Amino acid sequence: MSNNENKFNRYAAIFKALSNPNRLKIFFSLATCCKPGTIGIFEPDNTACVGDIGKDLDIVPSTVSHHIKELRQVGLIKTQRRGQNIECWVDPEILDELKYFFSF
Amino acid sequence: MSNNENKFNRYAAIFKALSNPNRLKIFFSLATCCKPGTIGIFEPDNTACVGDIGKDLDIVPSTVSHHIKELRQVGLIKTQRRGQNIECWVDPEILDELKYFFSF
DNA sequence: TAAATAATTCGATAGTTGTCGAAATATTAA
DNA sequence: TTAATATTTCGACAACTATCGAATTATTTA
Repeated sequence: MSNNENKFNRYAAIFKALSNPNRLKIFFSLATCCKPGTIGIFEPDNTACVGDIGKDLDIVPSTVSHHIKELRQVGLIKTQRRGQNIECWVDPEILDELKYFFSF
Repeated sequence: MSNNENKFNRYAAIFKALSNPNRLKIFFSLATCCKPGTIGIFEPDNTACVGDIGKDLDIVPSTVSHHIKELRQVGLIKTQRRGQNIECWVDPEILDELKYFFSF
């Protein structure tokens, strides 16, 4: 597979991750609740947990978890466990890449 | 439906249109073969016809037509008939919108 | 250790998508 | 008008997706 082929497949996968309204909302929430690159703040204790995200969107935790996984697999967000919660944040580098992608 | 709901659905639809590698290639070809907003040049006679796009991608004309339609329906490209061919070009306004979308 | 809380994995299912080939439509050329 | 070329529409089908609920795993608290 050529480099270009790789590039198109990679970006197509990124856009697929953003092609579901609920997933796009999750991404947007994480990106706007705080400066990209820092951990999402949904709660006073400084964590964005799966349960809270689901409450906003009216979908069950297992579905939220699925969406988080898809966003993570294409590199749009990063996650790390902190106790019982999974902290999520947006990778600032990929935001730059995406802006650049649309700069013809 | 709230304004925000509309916004997420609209952008999700745009990203869905870009989530297929072949469709992304079509969009990219049109956006880079010439200045966005002007008609795509694939041939000396100044037209980007469905058949030529398909030849590059190894998919049949009916499939190319389907992809063009999806790109048009979400506003990523514009089309107009010129004789037997359908001319395609990228809407420059939506490129700005997309760049802005990723500017947090 | 046992109970509680948070998240993930698994299995199922209805709905959607990408692709093709055949048929139909639109336009131009003979 | 007939033939040729370009595109679209239609019908079909295999593959994929979003979502749920149940079961499982990880972590903290009592």
